[in-house]
Amino acid sequence: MRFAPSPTGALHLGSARTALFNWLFARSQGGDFLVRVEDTDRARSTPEAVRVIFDSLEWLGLRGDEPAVFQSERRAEHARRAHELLERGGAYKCFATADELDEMRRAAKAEGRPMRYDRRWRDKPPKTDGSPFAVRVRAPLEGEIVIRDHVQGEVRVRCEELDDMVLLRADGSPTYMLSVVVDDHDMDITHVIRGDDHLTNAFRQTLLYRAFGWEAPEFAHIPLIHGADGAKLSKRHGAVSTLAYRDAGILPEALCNYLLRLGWGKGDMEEFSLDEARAHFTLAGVGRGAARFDARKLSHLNGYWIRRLESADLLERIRPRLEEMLGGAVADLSPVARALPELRTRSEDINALAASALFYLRAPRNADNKAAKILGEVDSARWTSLEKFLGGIADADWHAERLEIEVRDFAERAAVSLGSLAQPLRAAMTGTAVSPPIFGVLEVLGRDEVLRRMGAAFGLESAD
RNA sequence: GUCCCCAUCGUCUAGCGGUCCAGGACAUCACUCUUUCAAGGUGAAAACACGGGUUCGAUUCCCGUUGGGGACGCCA
Repeated sequence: MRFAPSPTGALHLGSARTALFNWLFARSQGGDFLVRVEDTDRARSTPEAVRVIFDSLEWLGLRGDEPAVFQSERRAEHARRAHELLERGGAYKCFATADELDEMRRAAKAEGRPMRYDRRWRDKPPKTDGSPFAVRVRAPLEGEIVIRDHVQGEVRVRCEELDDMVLLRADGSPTYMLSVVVDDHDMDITHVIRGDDHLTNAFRQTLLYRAFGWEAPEFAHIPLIHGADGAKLSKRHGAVSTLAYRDAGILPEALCNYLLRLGWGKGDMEEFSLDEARAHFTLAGVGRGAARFDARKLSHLNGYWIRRLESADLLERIRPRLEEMLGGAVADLSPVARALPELRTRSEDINALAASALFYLRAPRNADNKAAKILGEVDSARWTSLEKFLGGIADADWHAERLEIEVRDFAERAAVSLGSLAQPLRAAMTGTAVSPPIFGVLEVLGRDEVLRRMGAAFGLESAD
């Protein structure tokens, strides 16, 4: 198996899914998962993009079994193979100029035909005056190419639909079509799983395999991911880069889970860890139609994984984000650790989770609109007596269960609702009107801190 | 335009001739739990694109229509 992205920008979600399927298939079959960077387009390929690909795969947990191959480093080999073919008559020199090709394109368009090279140099003796030439494959003129695709089934196309594609450009550089075939052959690739948009390339490539006298690999063309409007997923649908999801607080577990279930199904199962996916994955489960990307389901799955992760693991994942917000290393994360069970059911991404945990580590500096309003309606005499009351609670009784009993009791004696005490407390402790159950919050914060925040409550600036 | 692919609830899907007045999940709406917000639980609404065949019987097989998508580079 191989995953062969071209480093021309961010790693697209569709590519991430292709990588995932390749990885899963390799793992389920006991094969190797190789990464090959298709950087033959020196103009568009950048080192940063290569970095992004590796970072993305690393983050997703899809590591290659061998060091990545850079296609650009194999250019000489690709050219050698093309010249070999040229000598054997499987390819020929084409001296058509760019202008001539443009003319063909124009004519084709005018007649409503797809652009096909007219093979004008196929049977002509090559020029010997040193003019630049491209090398084209001598493709069969008739018959048909049949592909038994593991996802799409049997697909056939008549040879008339194909033309003599370029193997080596006029400057001697190998084209994608040549490089892919030579590399897949040399790397002993047995299965090619890639996006549906390559289906037509599969015909051209099998043709090339045939010209070389090699056996073509098995193909599986998986449907593309579409945006909500049904068109191929692109920037205008929102974030399309894998790392953008990482930065948005999505867990790799969730993204893999989502990408797997998008266009693939296994009975009624919805949640899959990478391990479970590996155990269940089959190409037969891959659907044939394109699937639309649904950010809300991703979000739901992310919440699911936030709830499922080991506490220690989850804590480490939000640590960097907490430190960023606090502007420095956090020595003691234990308040957050204690609150984690309550916290984790309330966020669908880990950025929000970290933000919601902040008040456990630092007193609120201001109150949002709702909290300010709640605080504004507090009877200060009662507030003071509640403060005194809480201050009198013994250390041994300072835990959520006991505090709830005590405060309920206090409310009853004062003949007020529990909410009229709980909400102001929440506002004072967190600066917001929404948080985990307040008595748990009080417990984790500790009496001293609670009293401190109660005292500072009316000094909080209103900010939203 | 040409070639190719696809077609089950709004979305992702299960279904591989009778088990389907079509199952699950997200989203939606109720109810429940509840000091807030979630999560959880219970329930509701929601689909086999259409037309022909084949068959005792089609969501499932075949053909056509319609609709959607992809590919048509000396890019990858």
